[in-house]
Formats: sequence, C-alpha cells, structure tokens
Amino acid sequence: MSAPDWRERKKAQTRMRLQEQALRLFAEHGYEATTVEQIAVAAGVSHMTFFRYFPTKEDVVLGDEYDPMLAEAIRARPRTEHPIARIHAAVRQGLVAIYAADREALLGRVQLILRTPALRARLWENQFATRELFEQALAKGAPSMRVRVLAAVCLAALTTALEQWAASGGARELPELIDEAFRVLRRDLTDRS
Amino acid sequence: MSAPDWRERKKAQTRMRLQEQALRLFAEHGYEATTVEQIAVAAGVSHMTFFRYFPTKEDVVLGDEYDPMLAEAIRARPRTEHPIARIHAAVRQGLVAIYAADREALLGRVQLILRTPALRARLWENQFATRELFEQALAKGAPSMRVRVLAAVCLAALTTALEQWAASGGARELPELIDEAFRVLRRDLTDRS
DNA sequence: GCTAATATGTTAGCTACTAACATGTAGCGG
DNA sequence: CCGCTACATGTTAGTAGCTAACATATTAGC
Repeated sequence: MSAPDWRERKKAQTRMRLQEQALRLFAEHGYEATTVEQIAVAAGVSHMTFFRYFPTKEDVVLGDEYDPMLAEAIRARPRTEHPIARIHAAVRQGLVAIYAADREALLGRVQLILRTPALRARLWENQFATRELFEQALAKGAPSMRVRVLAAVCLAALTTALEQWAASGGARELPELIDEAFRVLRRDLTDRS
Repeated sequence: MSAPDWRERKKAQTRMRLQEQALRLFAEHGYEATTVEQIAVAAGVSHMTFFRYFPTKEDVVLGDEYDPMLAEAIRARPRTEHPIARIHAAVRQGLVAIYAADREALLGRVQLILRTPALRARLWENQFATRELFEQALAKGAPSMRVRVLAAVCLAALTTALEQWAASGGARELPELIDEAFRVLRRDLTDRS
C-alpha cells in the first residue's frame, strides 16, 4: 500500500516550488498577465501537474489554511466572554502568530489579493466558510438570525482591518488595526454620528 | 447625427431578450450547465452580440442597477439620525420598492446568485462599490477606520437578511428580515452572550 | 525480474472571452 | 435614385483556464 515517506516530501517540494514560482511571477508581471503555463515551466513541470496540485489558478494564492486554527483558538476562549470578545481575542491571537512568523509574506499576499479583482472575488467566497465557522463558535446547532448577523459583523471587522493594513503598505501594525476595528463594534455602534 | 429613437428601443429589446432567455435557461438547466452560445441562439443572435451587451456571463444576472437609487435614498434621510439608522431606513425603503414591484423575480435572482459559487463571488466583488457608497453617505472625504467598519457592518447586516430571505424560499418577508438584522446591530451588539 | 501503484506527460477538447475584419441595413445629402 | 456613412451584427480565428483519456516512466513490494 500507500505512502513512502520520501515520496510525500517530493510532492510537498513540487507543490512549494509551484507556489514560489507563481508568487514570484505574479509579483513581477501581475496576476492576470501570468499564465499557468509559465508557472508550470518555471517550476519544471507541465501545466497539468499544476492543476493536480492546485484546482484553480486562484488557489495557488488563496488556500484557506487558517480556518482550522481559528476554530481551535475560538474554542479555547472561555465561554463567559461576550461572543464578539471571544472572536476578537481568537482572531487576534491566531493572526498575530502568522504575522510574527511571516509578516512580509503575509503582507505581500494580502496586497496581491486585494488589488486583483479575480482574487478579491474568490476571497469573499472563501469567507463564506469562515463565517460558518464563527457561527458555530457562537452557538451550536442551527444559527439564529442574531448569531448570523454577529458572525457576519465580526468578519466585516476583520476584513476591514486587513484592508487597512494592506492599504497602509504595512506602515500600521495589523494587531492594532484589528483591535481598532473591534473597538468600533463595542463602543461606537450605538453612539451619535 | 446619431441615435434614432427606434434604434435605441431595438437595442433595449435585444438586451432584454438576452436577459430573459438567459434567466430562463439558468432556471431550467443551471448556471454552469448553460453556455453563452445557447443563450445567444435562444435570443436569435450570435455569441458575439451577447458579449456586446454584457461584458461577462455573470453580468447578465448581476448588474448593479440599485446603487444609484440607494445613494439617493440615503441622502434623502435627515442627517440628525444615527448613521446606521439612516442606512437602515434608506435600504429598507429602496429594497421595499423593488420588492413590491417585482418580488418573485427578485427572489429568483437572489436564490440563483446565492446557490451559484461563481455568482456569489462576483456579488461580494460588487459590494465593494456598495460599501464605498455607504462610506460616503456616512462621512465626506477620506473615510476613517470607524466609518469603514460601520459601512462594512451595515452591508453585512443587509447581506445576511438577503441570505435568510433566499434560504427561507420567500416564506419570510424581506422588510421584516432587514429590520431584524439591523435590530441586532442596535440592541444585541453590546449585550451579554 | 515481474507486477502494480503512482506521479507525470501528451493530446485533444470545451468554454469564456477578445480582436480583426466582413456584411448588411438604415438614415441622409445629393 | 445613388452613393456615403453610421452602426448593429456576424464570421473567423485565437488565447487562457480547465478537464478528461490515455500513454509513460519510475519505483514498491513480492
């Protein structure tokens, strides 16, 4: 049967090579102007191999590897907290970890995504899954209207923070922006204009 | 020079015929399973004519004809209201007008969009524009973080209401759902779990 | 060494979408 | 009525993302 160890490693290498070359070419010539064929050649494989590793061209940039970690982080927070505070803390903690390890790469990817219409569109689509994750964190079972709105609102705050971070070119710090966005939810939502 | 009246009318007719046939075919066979070629043939034109009227296949379903009316409705509200109340009232009023005139068509379109991944993705992308509209309604000039978050939050509430409406198959009434979603913003956001 | 699994390549095809050029039809000045 | 012009539409050919069918090569396990 099954998986000899070095073969898995080779696959992982091929995958990483494809992703590296893709991101390099996207940075050099832009997303639309880069063809899958070019990425495959740069990584030394055929274009079919590319699609065996990434179902679409968009997935080489997006790939939602963060959701499981977010889910875990939310579950870890005490259930006595206000639901929005729970999500805030979990998101902060999760993103700060990635941020500390890989700040520049994250910034580059977020910027590329937000400046490319096709990637932006797919990003919102992926957030569908993240929102369901928030909903389940906020309440078990079929979510009520209240839970759905709260989950959507948290996602809106998170997204806004990411956008501001990308727009500032990394001048501001992401954790601060996240705190600022969630502070608006808690404080300013019921105030006057 | 230019534009004889009947010619404009003929163009409008062709455009409408394309849209009607497209929506009919989408309803019968699904969005992905319907090809642009089929739509064009059903409307009695070639596939190039389709693209002259609609830049992409998605646009035949989406088309953001609502934003200008929303902008107008927001401006019409007194500026003494809380910004979220203003947007709430404007959205309610605007959507209720469409709703009353064309309830079934609107429901069908929203359902088609939300059940089709490619259309969902483009919908979020279009909301980029709607959000900017909300931001400008909330404050002139370069929007602050607070304004950005508030605009995103309003859009999240609106979107959630539309989703619930589509998911209920029209059993619930859209205006009620909108009120319910915005009530969560005003009331439940600062409460306990 | 033989066999079977598996990663990859080749080829062909579909669909969304674009561009270059051709055609037909209708309005208009002579 | 004729030719000119404008313009909607058609034709054809091409590109890119993506899929599927089949071929090949490398290697795992016997």
